Amino acid sequence: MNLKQLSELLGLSQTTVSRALNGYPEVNEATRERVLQAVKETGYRPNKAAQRLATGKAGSIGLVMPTAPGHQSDVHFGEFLAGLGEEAVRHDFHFVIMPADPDDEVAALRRLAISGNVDALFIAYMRGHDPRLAMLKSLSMPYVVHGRSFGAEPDYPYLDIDNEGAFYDATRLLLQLGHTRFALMNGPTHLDFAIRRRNGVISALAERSLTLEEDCMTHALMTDEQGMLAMERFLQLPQRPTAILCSSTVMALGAIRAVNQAGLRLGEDISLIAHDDVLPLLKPENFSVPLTTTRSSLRAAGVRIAQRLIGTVKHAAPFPEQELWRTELIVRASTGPAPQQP
Amino acid sequence: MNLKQLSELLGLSQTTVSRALNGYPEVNEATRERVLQAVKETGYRPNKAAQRLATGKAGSIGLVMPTAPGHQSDVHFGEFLAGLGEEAVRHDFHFVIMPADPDDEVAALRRLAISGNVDALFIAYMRGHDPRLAMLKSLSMPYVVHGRSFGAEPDYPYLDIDNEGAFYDATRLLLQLGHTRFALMNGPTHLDFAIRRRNGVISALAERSLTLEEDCMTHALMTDEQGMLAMERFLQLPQRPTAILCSSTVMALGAIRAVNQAGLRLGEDISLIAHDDVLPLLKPENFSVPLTTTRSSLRAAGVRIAQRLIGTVKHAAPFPEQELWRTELIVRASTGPAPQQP
DNA sequence: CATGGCATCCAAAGCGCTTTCAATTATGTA
DNA sequence: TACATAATTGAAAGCGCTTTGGATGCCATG
Repeated sequence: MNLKQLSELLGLSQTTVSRALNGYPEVNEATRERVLQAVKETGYRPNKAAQRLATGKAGSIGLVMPTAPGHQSDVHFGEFLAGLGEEAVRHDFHFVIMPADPDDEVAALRRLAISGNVDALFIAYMRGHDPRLAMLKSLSMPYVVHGRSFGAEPDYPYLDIDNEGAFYDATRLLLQLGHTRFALMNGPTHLDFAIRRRNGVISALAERSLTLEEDCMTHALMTDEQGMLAMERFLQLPQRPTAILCSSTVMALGAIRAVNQAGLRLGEDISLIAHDDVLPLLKPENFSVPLTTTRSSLRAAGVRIAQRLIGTVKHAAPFPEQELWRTELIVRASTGPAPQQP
Repeated sequence: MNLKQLSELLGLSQTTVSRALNGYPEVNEATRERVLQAVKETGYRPNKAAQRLATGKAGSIGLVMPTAPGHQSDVHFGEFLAGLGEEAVRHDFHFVIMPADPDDEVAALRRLAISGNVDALFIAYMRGHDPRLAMLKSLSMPYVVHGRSFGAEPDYPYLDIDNEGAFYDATRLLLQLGHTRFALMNGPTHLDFAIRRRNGVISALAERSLTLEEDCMTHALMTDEQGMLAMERFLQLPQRPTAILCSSTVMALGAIRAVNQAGLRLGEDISLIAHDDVLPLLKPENFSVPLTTTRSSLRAAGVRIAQRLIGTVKHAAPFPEQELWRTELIVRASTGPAPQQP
C-alpha cells in the first residue's frame, strides 16, 4: 500500500493525502478525518526512503561508538543509548551508529556527517580542548554535545551535569562530618568530567585551607579493578585518607572490596561518596553498606538530548543551547563522622 | 555533486557511471578506472536515500534494544554492538535501534520489521521456547539469532556458542581435580544459555554419579551483587561446595569478594570457573587471582553475525544457517585440587 | 451581476539513484 | 566481404514521496 493506491482508494490526489497526513492547514478537516480513517484501515505506512529523498531529511541521529580494545565506557554507552532511544522511538527516528577507534574520533565524525544519512550528530566522551568541536562548527549539521570541553569557549550546544558542583557538594558534606584527609579516585585524566570533578573537590577543600595531595588522587579507567587498586594504594599511605570521592559506582565496587579486605568498615573508618549514573546494573542503595552518592541519571540525559536533537531537525521550538543539570546528593550509610584520631 | 553532474563531467551516461560504481561487469575497465578516478577527485558520494528508494534496500540492520529498568545486559549489549559495528562499517551499513521493554519484544520486533527501514533483523536475549521465532518465520525478512531457543525446532538461522559443552568441560576439569561438591551460579532461568549451561554441568556430574543439589544452584541477574549473594549462600551450606561454576565474570567479581570476606582462598579452598565474554572492562587474567574461564568473544560473534546478515541482504554467498562455536577453556589460578576433607 | 478573496484540491515536477530495454560499436567467423 | 555475436553504452522509466504553481468552486461585497 503506497500513497498512490491510498489516494486512488479515497478518490483524492496524492497531494491532498500527503498534506492531510503531514498536518498541513489547507486541507478540509472532514477530508483529513477520512484520510486518517483510511490509513487506520489499510495500515498504510509512508515509505521512509521516499520521504527522505523528497525532503532531504534522514530521520536519524548519528553517533560514533568508540570501540577500541580496553575502552571502558560500554556500560554508560548502553545506558545512554537507552535514553536516546526512548525519545527517538516516539518520533520514528533511528540511530546510525558508527564504530570507531577513539583516536579516530574526528575523522569518524566527519565521515558520518558527510555520509548523508544522518540529520544530526550526538557527541560524547568529551575531553579538555576537544578537537572535535572545531570540526563540528565547520559542519552545517545540528549536534548536541554530552558533556563539555574544558578550556574551550562554551559556545556550542551541550548538555552537561554540574560535575564540579557535585563534587564540591560531596566534599563539603565530608568536611562537615569532620574529615580532613581526602582522596579522589577519578576517571581518565583527559576527560572533561574528570577535570571538573577534581576542580570541585579542590575548591571545596581550599575553603578550609586543605589541599588534595598528589598521592591522594588517581586517574584511571572506571573499572572495578582500578577502584580496588586505587583504594589499596590510598589505604597504605602513612596518613591514610578517611574521606574518599569516587567517580563511578563501578569503581566504588572495587574500592569497597579493598576497604573490606583491609578490615576497615565503610561509613565508619572510611567514608565514601561515589557518583551514580543510575545504572540499573548497580544500585547504590543495594550495596551491603548503602552508598552515599551524587546522582544524575544518564538515561534522562539521553532522553533530553534526543529531544533537542530531534526538535532541531524538525525545525520545532528552539531549545536552549546550553544546559547544566545539577546533581542530587543522596546521603546513605557509606558516609559518617570522621573517626577519632588514633 | 550527484550522479547526473558526475556523469556530465565524464561525458558518460548516468547508467554507465552507476554501473561502473556498482561493479557491474558490462563496463569497460578503462571506463571504470576513469569513473573511479573522478569519484576520488570530486569526492562524490551516492545519496543513500535515493539508492534505497531505487533498490528497496535500506542498508541497515534492525535490532531491538531491551531497556526495561533493571535490565542487566547493557555491558554485553555494548560489546556485541561493537562487534556488529566493526563489520557494518565496512559495508556502509548502519543500525536501526529500537528500544523496547523486554515484555514487548514480539511487538517491537514486528514494528521494526514493517517500519520499512531495515533489511534484516538481529535477535538476542533468547529464551526457552522463544515466542519471537514464530513471528520471525512469518516475516519475509532475513534475520540471525544470537543464541538459540531451547525447546524450539533448531531450523532457524542462528549463531550460538556451545554453552552446554563449555560448562560440561569446565565441570570435567573440576572433577579431574578431585572436586565432588559443586555449585552453579547462573543467569536468569528463562534464558536459553542458562538452561544449556546448567545441562552441561548436570551431565558431566552425572557421569560420576553426582548431582547438582537445588541449593547449589542460583539463577539471577548477572551482576556483581548477585554473585556475592549467591556465593555467600553457598558458603553457608553445611556441606560447602568447593567447585563453583559461574556464568559471568561480572558475577564472579562479587563471588570472589564473598570468598575473600569468608577468609577463604580462591584456587585453594574454593575453585571457580567463570564464563568470559571477553569484555574489555573485565579481564580475568587481571584478577588478583587470575580466573580460570570458558572463553568466547562476544565481539567476535557480533562481527560474524553482521557478516551473515549483510551477506544475505546483498545476496552474496550463502551462509551456514546454524553455527555453533566451541568455547576455549583457559586454565588459570582460580582452580586447584580439591581441598582435603576436614 | 461582476469581482475579489478564501478554502480546497490537484497535476506534475522533481528528489538521485537503479535497471530495463535498446542502440551502437567492436570482434570474430564463414 | 557480409553477417552473427559479444562488448559497451545510453535513454528513459520508475522507486514513493513532497511541494510548487495553479485550478476550481463558493462566498461576501459593491
